[in-house]
Amino acid sequence: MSSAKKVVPSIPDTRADILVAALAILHEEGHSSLTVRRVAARAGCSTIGVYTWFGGKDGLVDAILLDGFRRFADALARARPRRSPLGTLLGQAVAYRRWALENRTSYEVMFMGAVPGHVAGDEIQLVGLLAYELLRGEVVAAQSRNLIDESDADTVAMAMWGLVHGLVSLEIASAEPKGLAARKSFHLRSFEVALVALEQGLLAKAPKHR
Amino acid sequence: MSSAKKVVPSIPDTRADILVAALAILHEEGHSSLTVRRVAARAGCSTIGVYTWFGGKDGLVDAILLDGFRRFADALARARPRRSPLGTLLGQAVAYRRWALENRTSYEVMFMGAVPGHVAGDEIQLVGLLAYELLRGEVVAAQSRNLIDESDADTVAMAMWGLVHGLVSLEIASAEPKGLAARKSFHLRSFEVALVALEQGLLAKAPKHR
DNA sequence: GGGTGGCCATAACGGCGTTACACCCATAAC
DNA sequence: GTTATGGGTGTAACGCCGTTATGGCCACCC
Repeated sequence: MSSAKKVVPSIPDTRADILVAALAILHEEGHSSLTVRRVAARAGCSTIGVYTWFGGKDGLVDAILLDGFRRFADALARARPRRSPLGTLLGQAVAYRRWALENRTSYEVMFMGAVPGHVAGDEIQLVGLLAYELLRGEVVAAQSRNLIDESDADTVAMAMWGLVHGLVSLEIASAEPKGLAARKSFHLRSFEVALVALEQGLLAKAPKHR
Repeated sequence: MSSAKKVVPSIPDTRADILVAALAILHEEGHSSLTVRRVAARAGCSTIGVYTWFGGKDGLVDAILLDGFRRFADALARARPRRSPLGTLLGQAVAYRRWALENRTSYEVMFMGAVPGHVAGDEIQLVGLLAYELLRGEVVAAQSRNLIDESDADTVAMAMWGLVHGLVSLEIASAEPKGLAARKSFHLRSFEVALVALEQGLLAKAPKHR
């Protein structure tokens, strides 16, 4: 702070400082340490800064969520397409799990209600829908090739989303008590078996050309 | 207090009063209102009573969880057996969803981390395992009749548990903003489609006698 | 020079979980 | 009957939390 010359004043952007501090605290110390006072102290300002730039803790968490959903959607989008939409769907599911395990704190805040009383704003829900649309798009593609009997894309997408979300949530929730590596391979195998089984069960009974 | 005659003193059981008050507050006002002060006020004692009888808020929440898991396991156990283990598994899944929707606040506390910093004690996790064992038992029964290829019961059980938990969690989480009846039937249909598909996909490829 | 308004630190308010302290009072011991 | 003991409890406080009223600083513009 003291030695900040005028060479690229780097704009003492309080807003950015606060956001960076919040993400660091969340990542290093977990959700229970994410308090306005601690964030402000780490950002080098008073608590009032959080209110000036984010309107309060809710706004700050919204900003964190926005960041999380964007990175999450990016990770899903990077799951490169396979030959069949069904293969792509599997790839998306694997990418989903990998991102969740590598960004556990973010995932807990985004999908497991880790920040107590928070309800996400409308903008957040829109960005969250982006990831769902990626999934839904592949489902529609599979349907248009007559790979799936069920005609409602949302029903199929919800089935897959629910399975992936449920398994990942259980894995993250149960990982805390005992971080055994044995559990990890068990969860990975369950994940794969369940996904393949669900896709098998959704397959068209009379495939046109398989 | 003043007019309490000696006719059935009804044992001014502070512990029971507190537990009843906590369950009532949780049910009527939600998790955010579950504070030691409010519970104590409703129970007609001071905050110290919660510490005398439950050791603190964590102990109180543990007692609430114990009650919830017992009722939950009862509900699953009452899903009467069908002819096939696969049918019983479907019945259990439906019972799971029904109980979760009818006991939303309890479910959120038990499986969705609705009470902020709480980590359940060992006893609680044991009771929670009861419900899992009911599911696992039917999976083993299905395996012993060669209805399922996968040989690891826990893998299959985890797949089904994850699917049910994930879909129910999404349904409960998304029910708050818009309580449309249309959403309800959509979630019910997704639930059924997904479960049947998963079971189909798990079915033995070469059934001995089906 | 005299507004004007954005940004911020201080200090406070009410509420939270928790606890030190003192008190009541039923029982036990003599 | 007197005294000691100890469990249950009310009061008031501590240190957190999110939030905000107050007022000062300072760059800008007339």
